[in-house]
Amino acid sequence: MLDYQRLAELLFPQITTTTADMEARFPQRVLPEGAKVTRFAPSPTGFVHFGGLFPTTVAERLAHQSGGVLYLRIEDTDAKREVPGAAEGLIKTLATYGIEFDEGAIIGEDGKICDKGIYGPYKQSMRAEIYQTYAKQLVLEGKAYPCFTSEEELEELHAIDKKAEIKNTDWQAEAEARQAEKLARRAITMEEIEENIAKGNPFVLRILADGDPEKKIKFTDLVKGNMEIPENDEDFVLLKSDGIPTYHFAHAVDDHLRGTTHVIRGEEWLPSLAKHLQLFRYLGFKTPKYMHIAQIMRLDENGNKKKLSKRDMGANMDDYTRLGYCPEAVCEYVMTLLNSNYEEWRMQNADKSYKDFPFNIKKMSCSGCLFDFNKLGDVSKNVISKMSAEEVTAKVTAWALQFDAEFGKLLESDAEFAKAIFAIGRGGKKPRKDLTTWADAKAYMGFFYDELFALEDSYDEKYDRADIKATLEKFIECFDMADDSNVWFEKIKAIGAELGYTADMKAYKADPAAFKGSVADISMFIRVAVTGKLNSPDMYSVMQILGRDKVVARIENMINSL
RNA sequence: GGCCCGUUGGUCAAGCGGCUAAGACACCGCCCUUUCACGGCGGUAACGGGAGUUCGAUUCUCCCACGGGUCACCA
Repeated sequence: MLDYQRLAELLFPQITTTTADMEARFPQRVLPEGAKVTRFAPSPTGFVHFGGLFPTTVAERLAHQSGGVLYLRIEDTDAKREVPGAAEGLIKTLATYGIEFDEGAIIGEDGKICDKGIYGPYKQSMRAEIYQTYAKQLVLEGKAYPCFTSEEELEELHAIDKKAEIKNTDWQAEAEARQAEKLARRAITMEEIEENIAKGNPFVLRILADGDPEKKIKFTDLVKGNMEIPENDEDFVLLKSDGIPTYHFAHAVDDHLRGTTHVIRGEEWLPSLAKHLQLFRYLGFKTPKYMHIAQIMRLDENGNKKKLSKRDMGANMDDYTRLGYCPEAVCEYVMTLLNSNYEEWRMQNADKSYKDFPFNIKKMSCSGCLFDFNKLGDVSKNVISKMSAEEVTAKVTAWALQFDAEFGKLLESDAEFAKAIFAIGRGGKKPRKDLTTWADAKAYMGFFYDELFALEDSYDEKYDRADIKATLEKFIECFDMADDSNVWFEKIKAIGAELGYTADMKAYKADPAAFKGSVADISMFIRVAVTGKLNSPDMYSVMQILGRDKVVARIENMINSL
């Protein structure tokens, strides 16, 4: 039996604070009844990906919908993996997707990370003393002990357990080896510890696990429901040899000290839940509520579902920006996946913000869903169709300036012109839905600009060139910008009638052979000349915006080329 | 391999012991229409398998299969 008092002093001579000091330093929050405190706790090792935005949106909704607090803490406990600037990038990206933090690590005026709120520091690497205070307490209570086996030695012992070879592991042998190791570790004597400390050997602090895996803990997850998990008997690491905690320990201490009410995270954490529950119990903390959110999946080359991981298309939120998806659309899509009744609500509340939606934990799916670009596209089309021409113009321009400078400058050179174009068919009950992303704009309306105008489509060979030519010539003769759309179209019908192309679409459809063609063909002759394409938005509007000179010039060009 | 989670159409999903098993996306057809987009109408398409409980199982129980996750001084 070790002398815990002596051991604690030996291991943590520099720690003079007590857990009571910490409890006093981080007072309990005073919040309205039912207010939820949630957080996003990324490790600064890369960008935000879709799989991360997902639970974060839940955390944001739950906190803000309940009048609670959403905070951000940075889990930079693994110095080896930290990527400079990643934390800043994370925060900025989240902000564009409507995730604003009330508290935690934020970007200050100088562009650097700083703390907001009284529960800081919010970077875990700066809280060593806090964690060590609790660690010391655990040692004092005989619930944790040091282990001097170095990382290298451990790696050697578990050579078979390397990530890459994990599938080929002899699990039986591995389990026995682990058990033996655990017993050996626990048998360390005070003399050995003193000797190691005297030599200055580094150590990790391990929990003295009291669990029996044969016994189950009953547990209720807010989204997964009731489950039973085996107790933890693994003496996992609490503090690494650099004195910084592992995720497990930091999670318990931080979420307790900051009064987190709901821990929302991906379901990949479920297997370590027993460790966390054990730790909360050891530390005498009240356990928060847990919500383990199903992963977003993708299809691999064999048609199997796989967790959407960093390198996958659609993972990096910056991809969406580049592809021209607007954040509103992405949020909208996330909401449809998060709450099964969201779309129904949206149909009845077309003009409201998604933040007005009564988010409901019970409506969350507990199985992982496949990322669907099709659905995202549909949602996006609807979101954009509801925007004003001004808004679309501004957003397309901003996007183009960044990703398609040439196009961006054209749009920017005459915002009114661009706005008029985007106003075609916009507003009203049945708005046009041509744009899925900002990147679609160029193909949709680029022909308005002489710089981008090109004959993308041509006349089918079945049409008599003489008729085309005649149509175009006659049209120029009678074209008058002052005509309203009815008069304008009557003139086109008249041209067709003269050439033997009927304006009676019903009659034409009933018996196409009875006519040379229809006014649809006549319109097409003109459309191709003016837009360079077989398809375009309403041609009368197009001509009104383009102006007489351009319309005539383009038609004349076509006549000359026939 | 152990442990945990999951399994309704191609995708997202309603369903919570009795239904012709919703809806959305995608796909197909028709209508509207000068093209496209929109809109309207309709269509193809699903409860992984096997036991059991029950008068009756998509719904409850068990087993199996399959899929996923996880087994670090990473989070």
